Amino acid sequence: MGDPHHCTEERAPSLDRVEELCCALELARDLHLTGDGEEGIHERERVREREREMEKIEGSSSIENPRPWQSYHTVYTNAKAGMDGVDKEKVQRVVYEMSKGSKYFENEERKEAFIRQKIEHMHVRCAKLTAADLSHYQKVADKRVSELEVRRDLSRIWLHVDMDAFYAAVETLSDPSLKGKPMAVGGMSMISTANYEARKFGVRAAMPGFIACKLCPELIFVPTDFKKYNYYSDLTRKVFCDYDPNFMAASLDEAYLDITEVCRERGITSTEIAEELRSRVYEETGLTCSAGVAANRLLAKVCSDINKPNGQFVLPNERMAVITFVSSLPIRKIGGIGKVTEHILRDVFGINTCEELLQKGSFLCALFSHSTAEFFLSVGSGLGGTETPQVRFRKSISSERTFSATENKALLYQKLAEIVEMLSADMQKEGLHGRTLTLKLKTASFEVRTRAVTLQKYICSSEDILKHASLLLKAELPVSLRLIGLRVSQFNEDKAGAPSDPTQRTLTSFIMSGDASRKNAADQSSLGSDISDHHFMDDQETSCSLGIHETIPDEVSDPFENNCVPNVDDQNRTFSDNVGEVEKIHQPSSSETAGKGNKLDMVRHTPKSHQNELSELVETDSSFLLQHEGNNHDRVEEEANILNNEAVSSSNQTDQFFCWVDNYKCSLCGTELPPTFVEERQEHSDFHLAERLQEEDSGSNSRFHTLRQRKFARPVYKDRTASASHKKRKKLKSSGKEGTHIPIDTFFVKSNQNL
DNA sequence: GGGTCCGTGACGA
DNA sequence: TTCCATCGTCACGGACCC
Ligand SMILES: Cc1cn([C@H]2C[C@H](O)[C@@H](COP(=O)(O)OP(=O)(O)OP(=O)(O)O)O2)c(=O)[nH]c1=O
Ligand SMILES: [Mg+2]
Repeated sequence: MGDPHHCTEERAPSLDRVEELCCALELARDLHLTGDGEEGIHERERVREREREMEKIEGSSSIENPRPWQSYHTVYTNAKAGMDGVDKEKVQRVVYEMSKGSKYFENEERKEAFIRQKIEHMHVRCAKLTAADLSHYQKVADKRVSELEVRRDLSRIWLHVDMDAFYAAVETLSDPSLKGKPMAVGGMSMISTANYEARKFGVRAAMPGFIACKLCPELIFVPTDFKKYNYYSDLTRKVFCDYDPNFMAASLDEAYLDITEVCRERGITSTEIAEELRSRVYEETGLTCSAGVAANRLLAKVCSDINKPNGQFVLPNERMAVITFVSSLPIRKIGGIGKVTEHILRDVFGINTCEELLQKGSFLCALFSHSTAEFFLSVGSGLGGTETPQVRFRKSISSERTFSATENKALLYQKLAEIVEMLSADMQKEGLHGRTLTLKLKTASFEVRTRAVTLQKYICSSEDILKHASLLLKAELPVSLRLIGLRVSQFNEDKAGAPSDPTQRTLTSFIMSGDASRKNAADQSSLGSDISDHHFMDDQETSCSLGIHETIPDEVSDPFENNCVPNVDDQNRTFSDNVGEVEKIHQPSSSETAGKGNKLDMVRHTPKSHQNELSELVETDSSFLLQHEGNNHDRVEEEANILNNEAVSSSNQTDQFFCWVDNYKCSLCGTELPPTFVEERQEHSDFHLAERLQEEDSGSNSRFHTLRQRKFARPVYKDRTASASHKKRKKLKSSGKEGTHIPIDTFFVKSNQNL
């Protein structure tokens, strides 16, 4: 890929209000909304009621809920082309039944709970708005909308093309016998897409294969073959070039074309262009596609989905047509508004359609950041990117693999080495060199973590990558993983560093795509909502440490002793001498036994920077550290000490020196944790206890902060800080404060520029 | 106050 | 029996540095 045409396009998924949150209440509400708007307060009450309902359900595990599957939110309930006649209730039930109880499911529940908490916070925020506030924000919203209006550009004609069931269609071309039979591309663990026959059963992209099997026993699975998809993708792009040499490729099967010029030059309508283009694509490839035409990319994308299988839809470049079109459009159809954003907008503001985005403009301006609110308002106004996009190149390259969860270090290092090989090979192909390496891990419980290091020099060889990747992994080690991934970014092209790259890539990409020119755009796209903030989390960390306790002795010695890990240090790291060959050694040796040689000392303290690796473990290994303090030279001693304290304290009891105000808020720091978060609360209280002991102890120095940071973050939803770059970033904004009030505006990030 | 780096989450194909 | 992928982008907040 370095496709010059490539871009971040505008997304417009599909939707449907089906994915209801919960039961009857939701249905009733929908019916209402369909009719009209509904008022804020009532709406909120209603939502609250539902929330309570849900908590009850969760708490008592479906006994009281006759339809537990309805509260399991998946992405499969979204309306998608070819899924009209599907019995969604049944699909949802099957998905739920197949998922229930799994690690994956549990993780989803944690995420859901977190989102619900966020929603609750927003409700509170909303409720606190005074009439004066609302009046003020209404003015703000009105002003912004009118400013957006001024910038409306109806002079361009954009066409979005999207191949139908792309991978599946390509596979059918290679094996015609598949025609007419339900088929999916992918495997038992995950399906990339399914043909329309399979969709009738509810089988669709991003659905695990084993669930698809349940829905459609006769489903045929075909493995993915990117070579084929790339080949056909190139064929379609050649056609696109004839209509817009600067078209933007959004993915292998999607592209945006500015057909303003073609229409004018040839004196024909966009409808005719779309028809011609589609039949030409069919002639050249034997594949069908759908097209959408509108005044901007955002709407064009929505339009291409309307008559999806092998059809097209043209939205006139007239303001009223646009306004009308958008008014009844479900927000989920807009690219950038996904499951979570839809959930939030609906539950907090009662927003289901784009029109309502404008109606609730004052609330949106009051609660979201400027850019996010701007995005929502522009969507409500039917605006989107129209400018000619600039060329963009890839910013990162990565490789990741899932395997059956294991905590066997030798195995993990082996997996890592495999990933390294794949990644460096890919980089080689494109002549890429990067200086930031990010390790991605997914624990057995589906928690995702990333650990990055930025080097001073650009790397690309498998040796260099493995060297640094191993260090990153080593620091995380005692952990059971189901996935390891590596990403390299911060390429050195543009300049200086290594001349070869940039050029090469560019050329390559140009060649590949068949044409050259500018392209892309930064369009709209996303709103990455962000719900970050703090949160509660599962913490498997905690449990981990505890559980591991016993095991630890053995385990531990291993990692450090074994030198499986190349100790290298990145520039800063002390020396590495030994390392170089590490990788080689690595594979074989890694076997747990290997050990020997070891070198704990090698890694010793690093001067400064990256101690990365180390710090993190602290929490997890506390017990370990306690017992083996002597050994770990690796880690920063201070941390070890801290841990000691920490460990001790937590083990002690948790005397109640604080309480949960309203059975919800921590009396000490204000963090809000619903009573249902038993473990999180335990963690939280342990944290305060440790904090207190430490204070008594003596100094709250930086170390203390460290403790606070990680301990705190942990309990909450994902530990972000935890690792906070291990460097000594100490300061941390105590999470205490964070917990106190969530900056809702940060909830969403904004997006794009399509405004 | 600006630039960087890191970690996380949302979103999409 | 099996039991939820892979690759990529963007946006932030926090930490750190100057
Ligand atoms: C949605 C999705 C798509 N893909 C791949 C497979 C798809 O064929 C390809 C294009 O995605 P889509 O255009 O979303 O889907 P599709 O082309 O298969 O079906 P249709 O457009 O008719 O609704 O991207 C994934 O690998 N994972 C995913 O989660
Ligand atoms: Mg498609």
